[in-house]
Amino acid sequence: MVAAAAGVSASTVSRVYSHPHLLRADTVERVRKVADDLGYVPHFTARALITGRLSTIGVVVPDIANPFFPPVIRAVQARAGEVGVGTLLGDTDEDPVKEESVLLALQQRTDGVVLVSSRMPEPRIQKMAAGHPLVLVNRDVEGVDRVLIETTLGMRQAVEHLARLGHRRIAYLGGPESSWSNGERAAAVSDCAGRLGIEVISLGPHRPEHEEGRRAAAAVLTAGVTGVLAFDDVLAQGLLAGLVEAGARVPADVSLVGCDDILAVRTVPPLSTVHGPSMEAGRLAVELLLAKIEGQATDPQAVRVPAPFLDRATTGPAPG
Amino acid sequence: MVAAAAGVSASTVSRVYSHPHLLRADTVERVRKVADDLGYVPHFTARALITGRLSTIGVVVPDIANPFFPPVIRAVQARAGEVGVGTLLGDTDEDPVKEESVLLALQQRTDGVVLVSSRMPEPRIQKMAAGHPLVLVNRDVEGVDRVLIETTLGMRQAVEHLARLGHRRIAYLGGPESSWSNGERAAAVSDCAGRLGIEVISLGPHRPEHEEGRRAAAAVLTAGVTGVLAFDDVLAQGLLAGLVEAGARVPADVSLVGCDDILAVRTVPPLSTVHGPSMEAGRLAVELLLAKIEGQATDPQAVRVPAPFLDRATTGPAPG
DNA sequence: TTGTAGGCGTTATCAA
DNA sequence: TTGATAACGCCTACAA
Repeated sequence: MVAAAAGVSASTVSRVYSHPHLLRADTVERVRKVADDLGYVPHFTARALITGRLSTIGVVVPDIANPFFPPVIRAVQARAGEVGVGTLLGDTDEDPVKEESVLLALQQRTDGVVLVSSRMPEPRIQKMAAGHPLVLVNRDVEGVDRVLIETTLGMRQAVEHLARLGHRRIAYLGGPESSWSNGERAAAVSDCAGRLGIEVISLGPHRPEHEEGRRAAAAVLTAGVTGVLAFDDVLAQGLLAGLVEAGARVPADVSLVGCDDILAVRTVPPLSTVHGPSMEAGRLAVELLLAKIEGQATDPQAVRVPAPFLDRATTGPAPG
Repeated sequence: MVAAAAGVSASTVSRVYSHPHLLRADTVERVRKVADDLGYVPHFTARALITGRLSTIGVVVPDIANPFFPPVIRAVQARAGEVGVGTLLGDTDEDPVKEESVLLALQQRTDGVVLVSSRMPEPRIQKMAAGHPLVLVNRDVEGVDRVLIETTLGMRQAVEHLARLGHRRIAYLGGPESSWSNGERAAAVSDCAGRLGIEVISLGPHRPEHEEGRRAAAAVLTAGVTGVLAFDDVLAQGLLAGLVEAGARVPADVSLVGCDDILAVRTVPPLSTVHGPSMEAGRLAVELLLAKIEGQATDPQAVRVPAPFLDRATTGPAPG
């Protein structure tokens, strides 16, 4: 044991690692040296047992493979890492039932969790939030801390942009029904178009996957619209491929807008989209969560970050 | 306390959750019911302290946002979850120094870690493996358990395919220098081309990012090659975009092969590539790791999984 | 089949 | 500034 080798008590060794300022500098140094020589590091679990702090948070997402999530996971992990907090990962496979069990499992081994794009019904979320610190991202539940990327802003701007370009009949290519973001975006498109006297066809729902978007090309073409707003970039990219295959030109024949800006300029032509600060959202969520864990009990709040429209190359004047 | 409420001792409650078969069935049932009513769940940390098992593993990758990694992370997390093991995530930002500190931090809070595409020098890896169960993915270090995706197989097949199509001068668009996979792939291309009497131009190194690939188009065109094998799909997709921008047709003017098959058919035209079972690799790594944690001390082994060439639409006859 | 006692490695409290 | 002691909540002998 280190204490014996350094000729001090166990409490002193403990203090070297938790409150070194309470000790004489030379004592700290001496114990540190002995400990290093012996390869000693404080036992993580024993410390957690007595302090009641795991120094670990969870982050759960519907699907790690969906390119929207890795940047927010990365931001969460980076911010948590800065303060010595580990990040446990949960993937729910887009399944609300699995989501609940994943959440339950994580609650036991974390001090709190960041729940991104939850697919669970609202009452369940409230229940989970009651027992354990919880911060939502992209899900708006009263009484629960949350960070919301306001893509409705960008969606409205996109509709206005299409209106200026002369489009009179457009489509919204819907995402998952249980997605809060999808509801927000659909409503924004519908409201804004209504005010501008533009007709909106609603397509979907669709899982946010490339193939789904590709297959939706037929429905888009038969709907006779000149512009499409997709739930996200993945669907938009798929639709783009499907459209090109079907012989339609983008944006000459149909204009296309994605959402989330996860493809950057990887598309040909570069995709017009709505850009949300997803990494900042992840960071903010951790901030809220850490404050909550520290017991700084403020009223649950909604932090909103704006996501503006980004015009690249898939929108153009309405044909004809 | 549950024990009191159920009229049994604490050890009996403990046994209900760890060795229920040692108890009478009705005792188990009765205690369980009381526990559930009280919302009791065994304290994770206290259990970990005495058993010495965290029931948590780590998975560390160079960059979560690189689309190659999410599927393997997902597979790791899924397999671990099946046996009640949590997954801590580490992102090293492609930095060997950060990688080491991340690894050190994870060792304290996990029973073992899966290290994917390590960028650390070999001796460091061996040292880390000595102190704590470690399984490598896509890094071949003697004396350390590892799962290797054999893209060399597919790379050779790709070169042979190009040879059959009449290509006599090709390029290899290199990835990160510290990447084992990059070394393997470069060597495979060079060897195979040498045997077939094909000339190989070596380009790079490049970070595996879209923009890098795009910018490499100029070098590819001035090199006067008719075929390119890229380190990975990300670089290949970028190069494809750059080539198209520069007015070159793929595959009419230049044939293109990616690696890893992370883009599936999301590219126009669909990218010919080398398909490796990355999810299976993740699963296998967990299998090895769990066995090691259980103390089933076998000799460190290398598990190799083959990655064959997948011909899609970006390869064609050499021009002229 | 169940209970009793001891201890896992740390930190908080109190005393010196 | 440092040490002694008692927990933290559980699991594992050993005893009954």
